[in-house]
Amino acid sequence: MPELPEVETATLGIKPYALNKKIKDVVVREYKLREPIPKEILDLKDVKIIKAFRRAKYIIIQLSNNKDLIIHLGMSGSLTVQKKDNPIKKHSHVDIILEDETILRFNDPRKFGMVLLVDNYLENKYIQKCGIEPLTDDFLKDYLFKNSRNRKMPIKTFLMKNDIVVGVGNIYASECLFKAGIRPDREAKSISKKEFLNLSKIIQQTLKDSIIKGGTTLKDHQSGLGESGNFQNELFVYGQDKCKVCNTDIDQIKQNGRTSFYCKTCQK
DNA sequence: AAATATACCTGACTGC
DNA sequence: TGCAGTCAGGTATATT
Repeated sequence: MPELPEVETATLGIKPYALNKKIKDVVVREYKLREPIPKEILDLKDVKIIKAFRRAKYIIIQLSNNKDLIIHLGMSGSLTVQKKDNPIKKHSHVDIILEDETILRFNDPRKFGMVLLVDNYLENKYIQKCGIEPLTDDFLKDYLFKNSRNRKMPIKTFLMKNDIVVGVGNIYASECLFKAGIRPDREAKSISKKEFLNLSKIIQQTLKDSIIKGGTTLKDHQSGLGESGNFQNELFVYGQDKCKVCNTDIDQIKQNGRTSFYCKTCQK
């Protein structure tokens, strides 16, 4: 479930197990992901993990040899902490085995994810085209408003453009537009400054809330009990039949190849 | 330049 | 039980 909050919790989840540990071995079972895994990843023996953080939906792991691992979970990927003898499931493509035998395991059935090893993540082409982080103070200003003038694109498509703002996926785009009372098919340029300021606040708050709920996922990951978070219980429109506020039937439309959910009563 | 279609890949689910 | 079709939390690239 790699939404921004899941990527964030996955990152926070591996940190206590990974930081300041040396890599003992790396096992790659499948190289063919969105981009091939570079074979240099096999040469990380005795390299120490210095830092781990999130940028957009990318997990950045900085290493003592001055290289950075860039991991993207795609649609179906996960990065979890595993104990030494935990059985290898299908699609566990990469194991990073640490000095104490803890394993950072990358699993991705659909293979839309990525594991890259680069000199500097900031110079990576994917990172460079990333827009603003929605959890920053700057995002709460008039950023969306400014960048949406003259845009005829539907607001929901606009919110999902990673070169504008990162981390807002298909679920959060629908959910936040519902909370903001804005229909997903409105032209971006039709949204007022006031509406955008409110929408930005809602996006930030919703992502933060979900990260907190993802904390439960974190614990589950560590204890091996499961992988799903709690945020699905908080969804207002995504995958819903009836509006939780007014009980109107939820409408579904396709935008840019993705399903959008909205309530025609609550959203204008 | 902006909007849309397509491609990547596997698995779960639906309806016949 | 099986088969075909559809859909899925992402995003780069090609096409209009």
